[in-house]
Amino acid sequence: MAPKIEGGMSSESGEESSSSGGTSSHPIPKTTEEYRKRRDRNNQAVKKSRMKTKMKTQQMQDRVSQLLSENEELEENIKILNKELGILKDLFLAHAGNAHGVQLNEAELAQMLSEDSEINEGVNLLMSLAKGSPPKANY
Amino acid sequence: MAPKIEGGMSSESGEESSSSGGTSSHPIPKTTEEYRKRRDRNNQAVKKSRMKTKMKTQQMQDRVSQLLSENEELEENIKILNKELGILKDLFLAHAGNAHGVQLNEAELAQMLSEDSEINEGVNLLMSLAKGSPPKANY
DNA sequence: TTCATTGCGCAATATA
DNA sequence: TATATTGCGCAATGAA
Repeated sequence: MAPKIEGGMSSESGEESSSSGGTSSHPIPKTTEEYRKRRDRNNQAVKKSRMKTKMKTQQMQDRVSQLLSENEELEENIKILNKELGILKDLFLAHAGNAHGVQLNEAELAQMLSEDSEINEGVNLLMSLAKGSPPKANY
Repeated sequence: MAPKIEGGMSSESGEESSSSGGTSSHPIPKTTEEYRKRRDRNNQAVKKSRMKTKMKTQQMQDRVSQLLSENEELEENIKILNKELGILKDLFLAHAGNAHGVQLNEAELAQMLSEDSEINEGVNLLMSLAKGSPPKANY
């Protein structure tokens, strides 16, 4: 974009740039077929460009909808996973927690995971479970 | 939008609708201050409307970014939860699976969940775990 | 009628 | 130089 000098000036009779001979040089006549050709081609380009913009906007709209669905689904899955974890916890406590000694030391767990660090959160959770602590943060 | 009769016709000298008295009735003069007032107000409205559109587009763009982040985070959490489940499974199998009899009948599990049906997926998973079946679908 | 939207063309200018 | 974008005004039309 640019500051420009005067918007479309649309109708009005006045000046036309020059008229034909192109006295100055730039303004380009305005009655020439060359002028019309240029204009027509530009109008075409404008139309095309705007079409493109519209398409993009539409697609973006669709993308938003799509992402919203995906999000919902993911949250749904998380809910289920959390429930599963809760159940396992109960089973865990009811089974080993009371009956016999729960031989779960951190070393034992530490071995089970020789991978990345994020999983440590899982370990912590497990430790709490084994000790009968409260649920703890569940994503 | 509408079919219209002739685009902006912009410059050109020709007709102006009428001229002043408004011989016909509709076309409205074009040199009147009334005309200009109307035009100016419309131009203002147009500018405003386009601004609005632009804002919306921008916000939509932001929304997409936001949703993408959220999605990533959710997938991340799911990954963690799945790992936790995996660990619990191992603990489960190593602890009760071999040592003594695994007294986990479906009735027992069924009681632990008197809630919605989605959780049944969790139950199924648990049953497979208790029986030492393969991991099964993990969201 | 007033304001809001929208298709369209013009011209300036950004890109290529 | 040719096409692509963009700001802007006009007029038709939609909405209030």
